[in-house]
Amino acid sequence: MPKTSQAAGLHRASLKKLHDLDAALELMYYGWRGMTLEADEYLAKLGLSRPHHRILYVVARRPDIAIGSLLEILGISKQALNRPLNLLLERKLLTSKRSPEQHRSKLLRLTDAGQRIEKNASDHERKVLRAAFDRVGEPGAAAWMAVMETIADNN
Amino acid sequence: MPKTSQAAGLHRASLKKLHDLDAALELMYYGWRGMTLEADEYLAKLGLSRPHHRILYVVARRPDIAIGSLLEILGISKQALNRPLNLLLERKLLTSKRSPEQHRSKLLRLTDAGQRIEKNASDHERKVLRAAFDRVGEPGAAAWMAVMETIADNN
DNA sequence: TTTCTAAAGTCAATATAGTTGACATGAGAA
DNA sequence: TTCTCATGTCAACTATATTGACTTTAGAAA
Repeated sequence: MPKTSQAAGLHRASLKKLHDLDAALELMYYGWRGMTLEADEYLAKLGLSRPHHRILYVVARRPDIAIGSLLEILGISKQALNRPLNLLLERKLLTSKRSPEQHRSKLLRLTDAGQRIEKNASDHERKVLRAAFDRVGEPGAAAWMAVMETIADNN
Repeated sequence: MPKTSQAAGLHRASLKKLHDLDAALELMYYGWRGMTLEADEYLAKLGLSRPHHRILYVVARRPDIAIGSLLEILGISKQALNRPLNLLLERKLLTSKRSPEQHRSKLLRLTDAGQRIEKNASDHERKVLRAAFDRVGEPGAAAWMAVMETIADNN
């Protein structure tokens, strides 16, 4: 667990701006950290981290997802998925069972405990977003979304 | 170098939204990737990566910075800084010399080649931001900044 | 001159999050 | 029975970080 978040945060405005968009560029970096900071601390207390949260997040929104589809969505190799996924199964935050008709695939679901943890972690992140959106009102929030969509689709 | 960026990008909208702010939450994730994708590809061609870029970015905006201050701003340990910093010195993208009066510290500066690479990499990121801001106009851009500042300062 | 201290550098061990390649297993389909 | 798909696992590797324990460099103080 890096201790960098706080130290780095202290220096958010300490660099000379060489270009027009340098401030925006830095905000993208510190924005990600700001949004995930509390969620990561919460997860760390449970012995979990970002990869576990990503798995829980996706499975929460795609109950009965097969492992292959999960891999596609996460964009990682099955070997990389292996450890965090098995931890979640061992801890009974996820269940896996063969599909009734498609016996080849295994379907993943959150247990109640898994749902609770997914919600708590995501709530930390949504809380930060909520506070920021409230400060700029509905039109500002819509503008933020529009900007982020354009940026996100750059690939 | 992970191959995940493209695959993950394809699935940006594929999850059911359980909460109001889920879309925003996902946009933060994919926004970071969208902004850094081309810059990372450019850096990879040169055998460099994000840590190198961060060093170049900071030194460009703080010429004659001491190594200790650089560590503080980056928020990493000196052992973690060691490898990428030495690579940049070996490649002559950075110079390091003892300060005239403060002989204890070493002052870092970009060479012309270092400046060029820093600018190219950051230009890729700024280009993505520019395009997105242009689509929403000045007020939208200001709203985006306001939202990100609130989020970034959450620590 | 010796000693103290600050800044930087280095060595080793460890963690985390990923990669590729090769191979094994489980279970339906031909 | 064999083929194939989905999954699981083993091993080796890479990149980016950590902590701890030193050493080196060079000015400051005794």
